[in-house]
Amino acid sequence: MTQTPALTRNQTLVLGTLTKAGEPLSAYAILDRLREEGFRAPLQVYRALDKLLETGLVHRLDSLKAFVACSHPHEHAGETMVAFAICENCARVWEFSDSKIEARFSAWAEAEDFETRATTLEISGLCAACRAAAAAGKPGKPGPETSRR
Amino acid sequence: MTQTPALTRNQTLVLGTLTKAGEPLSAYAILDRLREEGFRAPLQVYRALDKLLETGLVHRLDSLKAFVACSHPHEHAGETMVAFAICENCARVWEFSDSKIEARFSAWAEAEDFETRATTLEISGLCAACRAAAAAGKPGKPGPETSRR
DNA sequence: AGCAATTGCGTTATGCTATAACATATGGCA
DNA sequence: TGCCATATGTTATAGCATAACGCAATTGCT
Repeated sequence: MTQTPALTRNQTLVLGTLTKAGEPLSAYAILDRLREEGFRAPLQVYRALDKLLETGLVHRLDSLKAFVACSHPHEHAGETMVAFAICENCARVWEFSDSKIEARFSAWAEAEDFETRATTLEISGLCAACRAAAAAGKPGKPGPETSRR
Repeated sequence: MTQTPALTRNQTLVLGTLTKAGEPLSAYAILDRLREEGFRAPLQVYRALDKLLETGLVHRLDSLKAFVACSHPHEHAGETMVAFAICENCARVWEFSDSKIEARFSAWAEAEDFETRATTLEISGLCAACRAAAAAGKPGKPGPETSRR
């Protein structure tokens, strides 16, 4: 088990922000939340994120262009293929892995002699709570704090 | 079978550019290739892409921030979950679907009462040809025409 | 044909996402 | 101490995507 190096101040702040948020944040949203801590430039965020992504403490959601704290960093193996489900309404993220899914991708890769280095597995839609709320005629929550497009 | 409306001039040009390229192109790369046809602004590309994405003739690869012509538009159903493998070296894209993968994602969604609306399934790595070339000590091709990061 | 509604188009401006490049600081260690 | 790695701060810039306006073309309907 390789020991992950202690986090630096900036890395700690960025990870803390993501953890506290409990939902995906864009790099610039993180920056805004850390201005009081002295952050001035995007690079401070991106550099911290780079390290956190390397160590698996944070994931990037390509479909949202946003970052989220890992739900189970203890299994920081990085070897297992991880998938995400993202609620378009409340922005909550479910992180899961499925050995069968992994096996099928591996089978495809082996058949094609393709060496997999990274995976992006994301499904977006509506979570149970938001579907229930919508059925009851509730308006709906704002959505993830990424760009509002 | 719903009939897809005929493509407009701009849509035809954008789709043709992607088809001819045979690899993913960023919106701005497409724009550059269509300047001679009179394209001046990114919106002309994005608007055409929007329609092409809707009809399933083009896919967006989130992990590359790039667009690629669909490999089998005849099965334009849009109902089937489609996955992509992207070679980091030669930029070629393999488009495939696997009912078992789809079934596992559906099972997860059903268990969680999650309504899936869109999926992003991408694996990147090295294709067989590029692995062979690398093993033989060849330098390697440039990579996809997206941003060179 | 006449008219409205929709869709597409062209243009300018702007916003969000991410990195390049350079200077400075900091910590471990021979 | 002196060296090297890594982290940091700062400015500038590159790359990706959309907002908002006005106009033109097309479609559908009476």
